[in-house]
Amino acid sequence: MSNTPSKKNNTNIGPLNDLVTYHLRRAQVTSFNNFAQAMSEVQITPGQFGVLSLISSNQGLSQSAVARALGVERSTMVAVIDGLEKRDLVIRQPSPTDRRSNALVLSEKGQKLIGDGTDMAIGSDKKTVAALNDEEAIQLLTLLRKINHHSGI
Amino acid sequence: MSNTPSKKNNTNIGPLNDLVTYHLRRAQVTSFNNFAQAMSEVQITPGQFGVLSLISSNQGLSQSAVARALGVERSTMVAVIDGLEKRDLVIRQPSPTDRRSNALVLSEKGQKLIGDGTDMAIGSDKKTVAALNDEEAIQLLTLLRKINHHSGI
DNA sequence: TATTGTTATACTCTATAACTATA
DNA sequence: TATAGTTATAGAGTATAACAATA
Repeated sequence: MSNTPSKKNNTNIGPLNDLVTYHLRRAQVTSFNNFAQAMSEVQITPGQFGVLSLISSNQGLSQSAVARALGVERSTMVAVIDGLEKRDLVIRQPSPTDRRSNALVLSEKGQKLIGDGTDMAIGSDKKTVAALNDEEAIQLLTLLRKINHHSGI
Repeated sequence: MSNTPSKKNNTNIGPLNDLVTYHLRRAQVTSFNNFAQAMSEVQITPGQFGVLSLISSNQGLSQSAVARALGVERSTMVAVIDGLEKRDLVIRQPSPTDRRSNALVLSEKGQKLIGDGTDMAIGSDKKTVAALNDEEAIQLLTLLRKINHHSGI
């Protein structure tokens, strides 16, 4: 489940070093690995965590609404919810208002997991930004939020 | 090749909004899409661009060295270099010092592409950080560099 | 007509493990 | 023994296109 190839490198990376895209991708891989490690007990990926967290904050949400909020296709959500339902973390309830749609809720197990999991995620975040002081970490979050908000997120 | 599912969303994302991991991932997807769009003429992915750029700055680099510098497995590099070689962007030359190893160099076509491509990449970067002013964009880059440097990058 | 959930399918990126030829 | 390149294989994660049921 871990993910970081070995060995140091001392190669001159040239213009890459000035690209946000490049550093964003590297940092994201790091944060993903930290997350996977922090969640190794509960075996939850960042994507699954996002879904659980979202449902937790919005009980009864539809699959399509989750997909839209996370920026993925609704077809993609099917397998994700399947997996979470199979592990008894999420329940597909019939929507009371729309017979096409599922109202997603967390099971008790799901609620417990997201309770503990949120702390683990915060811990993993701290590890990711370990090179930054508190002010810088907040700055980073603020800047990323601006970028994301600007692109409709 | 584009990648962003449709529709606005106005769902409360709860604790996710305080996670660097979450915003890092979303921002990275945005930057990836901007990159793909900027490079649509030349059909170069961020990963391929990284390889070309790295070879450009370090002519004669081995595949393993590129893999290490970019944080991927050397087995992963094989197909990437295959693709770039098939498009006549990169040439595998026999290393003069180590008969196991390939010395990677850019073809003329590859040099031309990375010349233009670097500007396109910078343009795509500008789009990614369009929500930030110049000072903030530099801050972001600095913070991301700190994170990456801390994890050995 | 448009939307929800679903299935089938495919593509990209990446890893692990084992092999060979060197070093 | 260790490293470079390679192959085979597999697993995430995600997209597109089409379909039935419902709005």
